[in-house]
Amino acid sequence: MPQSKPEVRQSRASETRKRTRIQLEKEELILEAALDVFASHGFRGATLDQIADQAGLSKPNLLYYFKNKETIHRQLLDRLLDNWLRPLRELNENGEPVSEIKSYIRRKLELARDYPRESRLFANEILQGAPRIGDELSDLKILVDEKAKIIRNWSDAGQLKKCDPHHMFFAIWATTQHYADFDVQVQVVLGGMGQGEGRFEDAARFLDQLFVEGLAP
Amino acid sequence: MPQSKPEVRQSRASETRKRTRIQLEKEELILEAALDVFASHGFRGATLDQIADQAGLSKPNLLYYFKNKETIHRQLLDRLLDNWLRPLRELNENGEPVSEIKSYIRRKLELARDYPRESRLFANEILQGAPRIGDELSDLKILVDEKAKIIRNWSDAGQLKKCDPHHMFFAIWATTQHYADFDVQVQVVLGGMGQGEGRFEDAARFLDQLFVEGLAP
DNA sequence: GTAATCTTTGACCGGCTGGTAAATTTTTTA
DNA sequence: TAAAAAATTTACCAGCCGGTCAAAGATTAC
Repeated sequence: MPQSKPEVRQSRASETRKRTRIQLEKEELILEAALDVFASHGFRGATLDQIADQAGLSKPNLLYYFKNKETIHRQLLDRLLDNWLRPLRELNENGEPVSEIKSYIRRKLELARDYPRESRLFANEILQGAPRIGDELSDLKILVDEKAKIIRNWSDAGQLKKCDPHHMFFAIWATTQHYADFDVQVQVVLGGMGQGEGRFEDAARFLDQLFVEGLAP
Repeated sequence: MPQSKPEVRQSRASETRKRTRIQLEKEELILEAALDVFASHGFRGATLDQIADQAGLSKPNLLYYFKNKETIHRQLLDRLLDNWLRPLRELNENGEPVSEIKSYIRRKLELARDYPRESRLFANEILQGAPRIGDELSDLKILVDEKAKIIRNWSDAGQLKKCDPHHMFFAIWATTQHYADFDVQVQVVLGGMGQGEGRFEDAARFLDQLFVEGLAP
């Protein structure tokens, strides 16, 4: 019974075989361009022509490296999640509670400052109901539950005020990512005041105060 | 020199003349449907066919009431901004500082609970660079600056901790709107815990504590 | 150097998109 | 009740969308 596979081989570059130099370069180029476009228009609002344009490639050439729009988007999200959750993974059970939380906030704020497009890509996806990332969110839940337990232990030991750990995480995510996701609004409201990256230092100061006074026992 | 205006009259319903019963009804129906669609796909991701479908109308019929896609979107945003900023307008200079801020937070959280689609519509617009609302944001700045002055006076009078008022507002916006904009994520992370509307009460408790301890002198 | 492989291109496709024109049906007005 | 106005529908359009195909051009391996 010989299987006659049609051996359809679209977009070879995405096969699991070893990649050539050009493949690695172009894939990076495309992902970079796609990040720009997806972050500022959302999945449905972004077009392959835009991405190809931004990357300086023709559309068919782009599709030689990624078999379709969704694959590009998915890969960006996968890559993102890993970096995005690192600060939370690094929250150390054995550290000093308040300074652990302070440095978690600091790191999240640095991500918002240094990787605003990634933040917006994620925000777009969640905002629109996470239709293409829903599954990965359960991993997030596991991680958060684990870290929430640490917070609760600190609370119980009197090293932190009593508070709902999950909502504490929400508050930290919201306040830090706000500076990336709502950047336009922040800039308008601050006007000339927080020009350049100064606003991130002001934000860091404010958030430090808010959470330390709000959470330290 | 008689001007021979072509008298192009598309979408009569949107003229400034008195509206019929049917016009009022259908316009409302369309805006309601459009809110759904725009909130979950953003401007570019939303299609007129989707909106017409959701409203139970044919596309040309929809365009009889609104002359194009942008008009619908614009009207939703205009309507929204008014309601959205009301809590801030109500922040009362002569009230007791901490309770004023507490009730501001409470009201913003209620908006997030009761009008999540409006929150997402706004979030989508800002996230994508506010290309269709940029101008109105300057009104926001004026309002915020005015209210920031009140906060600063309270701080100076020792009725509140010293803090940057603008960043305080950002923190309040971020934390409250987070429950509407990132609802999917919140629900996944809370799992069975904050089912129904219980999560909003938990959130209110947490945010009250955070901001009161963080800001009360 | 040449054959095999990898990369790029141009031409194309069916379906969707925002939007229009005109004819028809329904409602209001007198 | 009949004419005028308002509302709806059908048919349509040009341009864009994600994606395919086959052939040509560039690299690499031997």
